[in-house]
Amino acid sequence: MGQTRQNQDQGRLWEVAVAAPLFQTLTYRVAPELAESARVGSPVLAPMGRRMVPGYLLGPAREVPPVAIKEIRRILDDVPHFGPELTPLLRWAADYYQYPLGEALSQIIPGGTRPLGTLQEAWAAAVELPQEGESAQRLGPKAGALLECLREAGPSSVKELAILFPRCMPVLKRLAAQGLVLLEKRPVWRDPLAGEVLPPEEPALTLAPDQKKAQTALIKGIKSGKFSPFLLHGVTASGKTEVYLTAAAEALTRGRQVLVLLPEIALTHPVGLAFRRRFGERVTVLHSGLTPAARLDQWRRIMLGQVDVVVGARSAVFAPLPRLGLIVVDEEHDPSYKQEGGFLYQARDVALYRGKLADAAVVLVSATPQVSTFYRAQEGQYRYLNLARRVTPQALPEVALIDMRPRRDRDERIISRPLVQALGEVLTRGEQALLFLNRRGYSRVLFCLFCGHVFQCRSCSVALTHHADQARLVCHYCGYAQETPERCPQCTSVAVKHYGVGTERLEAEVKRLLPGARTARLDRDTAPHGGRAVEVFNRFAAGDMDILVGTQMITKGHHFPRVTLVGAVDADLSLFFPEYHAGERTFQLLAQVAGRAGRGEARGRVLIQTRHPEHYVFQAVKTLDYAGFYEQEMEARRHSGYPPFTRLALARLSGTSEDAVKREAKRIAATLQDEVSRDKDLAARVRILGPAPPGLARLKGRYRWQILLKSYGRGPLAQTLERLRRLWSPPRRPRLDLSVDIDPGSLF
DNA sequence: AGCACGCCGACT
DNA sequence: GTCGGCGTGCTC
Repeated sequence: MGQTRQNQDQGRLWEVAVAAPLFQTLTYRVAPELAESARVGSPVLAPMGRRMVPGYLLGPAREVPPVAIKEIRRILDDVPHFGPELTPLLRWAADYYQYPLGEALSQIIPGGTRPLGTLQEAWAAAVELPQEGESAQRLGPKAGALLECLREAGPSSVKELAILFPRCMPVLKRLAAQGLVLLEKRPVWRDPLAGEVLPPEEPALTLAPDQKKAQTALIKGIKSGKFSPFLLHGVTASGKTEVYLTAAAEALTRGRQVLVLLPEIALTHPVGLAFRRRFGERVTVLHSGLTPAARLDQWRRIMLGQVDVVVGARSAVFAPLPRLGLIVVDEEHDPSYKQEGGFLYQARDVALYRGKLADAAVVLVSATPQVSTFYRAQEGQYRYLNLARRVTPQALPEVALIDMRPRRDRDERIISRPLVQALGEVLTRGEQALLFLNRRGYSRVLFCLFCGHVFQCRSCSVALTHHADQARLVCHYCGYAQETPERCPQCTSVAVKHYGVGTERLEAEVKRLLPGARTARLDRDTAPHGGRAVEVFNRFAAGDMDILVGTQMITKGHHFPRVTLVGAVDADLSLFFPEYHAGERTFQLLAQVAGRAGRGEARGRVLIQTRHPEHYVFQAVKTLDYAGFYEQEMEARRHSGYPPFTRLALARLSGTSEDAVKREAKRIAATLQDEVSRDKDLAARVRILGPAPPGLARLKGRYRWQILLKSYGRGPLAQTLERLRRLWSPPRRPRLDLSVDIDPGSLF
């Protein structure tokens, strides 16, 4: 009897990842009546303890646990949310980043476990009777024109028709009643690329020799049908996009699919359009800036096999494409590939592992590769492809450093004389300039000259930034804002002073010094969402303004042929940020922004203001010398024992009680140290640093302490973390949270 | 995370 | 005697 029961269960026992902080999967029986619709990736509602939790079916149960197995009685969507080809990747990612799989899934998949899409319906109209002439004269002018338009354009959505014919619905209804027009509700895919004018685009006829060489190598990699990782290292404007577009064409003709990752939502749009123009409707974009409805629709289209190319941001690395042949990670050095908060994955690294599982080619693309990436390419882990020449008419821009150290014969203005002069020349020549400053707001710190009081955020340990246009003090970490007070709250003096410059003040300064200049500013304040940034970029490209002031948003990948001058206003800002990779970050930012200059007919000029012109980072930027920068940076990394020579993990404790956080952090660090020193192998390879409060010792009202784990090799690190997980039993009162960040992007 | 269980102090 | 504090442990 028991035997029979087990046999009956065989096909119905499933391994399930539930949305709970469990580092294991659970086994359930799927109710017999649901057997038909139960598939890998189906979202389900599972009984767990005394409640119901959402989860995903992963596959047939691997083992039968020695407990009473409960039954799943509800499958939440008839379309699975991922296929069996994705589960190994999902399991690997949850394991590698030490995050419960079910929770990771609910963060990765749009809408969590909710059905992917009750498809929206919308009215569409089509001409019912194609014959002309008869009947037509009895219609009003509007109805006639409408009919004519429909005849030409074919079936159209009423929403689109309303652009040309406002309030056309009553007319359409009348025409429908006369039998001239077919009016019906149709399901619509909410398409993020809809409504764009798309002149078809042909591949570039001739590629430069470098491009050709890279293209050949990529195509060979795709043809091999094996995992082939590449680093495509190309100076700015060397035509990297064209190279991966042609590689994509190769993958598609072989029946394989393509995933293109970009660091920024604003960049997915132009690249998505480029792919749509070349490859048509089977291209979509996927990122968190889409409306939830559009995201769900596109995810569903991918699941239904209607999409072969996905262009997306970080989270798109998990897009459920079943036959991947090519993954492109453009601007691979960009820190935004690391997810912040929750499931802390690094999309570039997930992409590499995904390529390995899918036997796909993976192309990491950058003008300024991450030091670790370049190192791996040197070691032979990735095939190295170099595009050394620009495809635009001009050579690389000329870079000059402006020494801003105070001296009697130098001014101490925000914008130095040479930069003002250069800006003036650009204006008279009718060209354009970019001014880069990596801090938004008006000033950096507001403080009282009298008593020294600094205006700080009440819940984060950072100074508030003054935003003059809103007359408010804003915390850039938690968003807290207050009115800018006229008097010091501590001593009531009116001697409140600004220190440091932000983009807002920089723009005001440009306007003051160059009254005729048409300026715009681009940062998270003026463009809180990707869409606004695209708008500003379009206006700038169209020549609506002369000088664009902005944060790192203006450094990324855009093509402005009329920009001949780039100014970096306070380049020291990021160089002396307390992070081991501050030098790398500074080199990347400056090299990237410098690359915006001189992409047209005239050669570009880059002026960098610094108080440390002799620093190796600036010296390397001056000649745009990646190799030189790399050598020196590697020397520093080797010396201090940071990646790529070691692997890092960060254990972060947070809570509302500073004392409790500190105490627990000390306890954990000590126990961990004890564990490690007991194991000879571990002791030789793993260092436990801290605990210490990070640079941001308080964030959103929570105190933070952290322990840094440095390890020679991945294995020992994983072992140490495994021990941490076992020995960590969270004290519940007061409540503390522990998060483990593998390969952290920031130690701050 | 939730939601049980279980073991000690002031109330009808 | 019991209602309810919160420490501990498990969830197929």
